[in-house]
Amino acid sequence: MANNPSYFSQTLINWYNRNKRNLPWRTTTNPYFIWLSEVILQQTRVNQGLPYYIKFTEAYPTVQDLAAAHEDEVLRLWQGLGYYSRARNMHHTARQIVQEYGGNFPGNYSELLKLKGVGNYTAAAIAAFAFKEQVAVLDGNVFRVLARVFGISEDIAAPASRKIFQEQADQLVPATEPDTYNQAIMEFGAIQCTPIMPDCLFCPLQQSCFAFTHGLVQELPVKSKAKAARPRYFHYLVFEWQGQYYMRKRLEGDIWQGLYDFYLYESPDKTIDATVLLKELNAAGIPVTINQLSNPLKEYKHILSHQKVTAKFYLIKLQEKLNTEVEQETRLALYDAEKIDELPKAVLISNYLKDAKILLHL
DNA sequence: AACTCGGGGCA
DNA sequence: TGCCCAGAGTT
Repeated sequence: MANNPSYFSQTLINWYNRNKRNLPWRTTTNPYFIWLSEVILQQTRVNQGLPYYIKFTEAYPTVQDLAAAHEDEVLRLWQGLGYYSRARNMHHTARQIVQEYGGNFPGNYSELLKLKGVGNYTAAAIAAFAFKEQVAVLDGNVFRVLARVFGISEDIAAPASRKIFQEQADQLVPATEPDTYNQAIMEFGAIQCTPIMPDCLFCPLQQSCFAFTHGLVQELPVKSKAKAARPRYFHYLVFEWQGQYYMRKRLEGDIWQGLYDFYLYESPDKTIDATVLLKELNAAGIPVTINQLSNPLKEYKHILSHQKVTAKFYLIKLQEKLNTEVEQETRLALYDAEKIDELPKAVLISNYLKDAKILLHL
């Protein structure tokens, strides 16, 4: 039964061979492609990540191609996928692979783990899929399957629980085909043992599943709730001068690092204190009058898992170009529509640019 | 151990 | 609406 590791792994492998989706990264053992797919799929559903995988493998067929690219271009291709540190770390690691590893990925779990952006899960995935190392991947799917089948009631959101699940997972990986088994348990979690409405009726592990036989399918896995998203209120000043727009690259320490947006005034609540803003603009050397700050009709709500952004965009036509000192001090630079299209931008910014007809496509 | 980092799809 | 997703890095 499920307590027998070989029964468990073989049942999942059999299920996998009958039910697996046909996905491009499953037909290669090239560690570069596998690494690419795993970074893209971190905290991302297969259907959302698939078009990005195709884009990246076409734009950068080798790790050398990725290493040679500019960061802005990599972020632009990544645009819309979220968690942009994944793209920055991926780019960094590509350059490291080329410069320090002679273009070859390290061939085992512990060496892979040293790479930036490659954590526990991704190191195990590459080691198993590319090098057939007998290591267990532990992702959201695996947590859920193990919690149900073996009746593990530890909070899967608590870091301390990881050890319990990792030990269980390690016992189950077969020596013969760790790659197929690891694919199988994740696919099983994604398709059969889903978070809600799992297909227990036609489950090959039904009779050996603790959760099913104890009527605890709805209760497992146990996961503590995330804290509420922090509300934020953004006022974007879109300075236009002769058909060009002032934008700048976002710095570290906040969301959307490395992506481009406009002059941003953030207020503690929905309302904006125009006098404070005007004073700030004046101090920065940006000539704006109260009349140009009319309240925009549209309010954009942009939901992130940890923040709830409410944004307004104030389109302000400048009478003259900002002087060079002000541009440098504010880090603002002028871009025309064609250039703006090429800049990496958060979805919120792209949505505005499209509505304002500054960009005609996304 | 807790916090931060996106965006989309689903019931 | 709330939950989840082939997690990782920082504090």
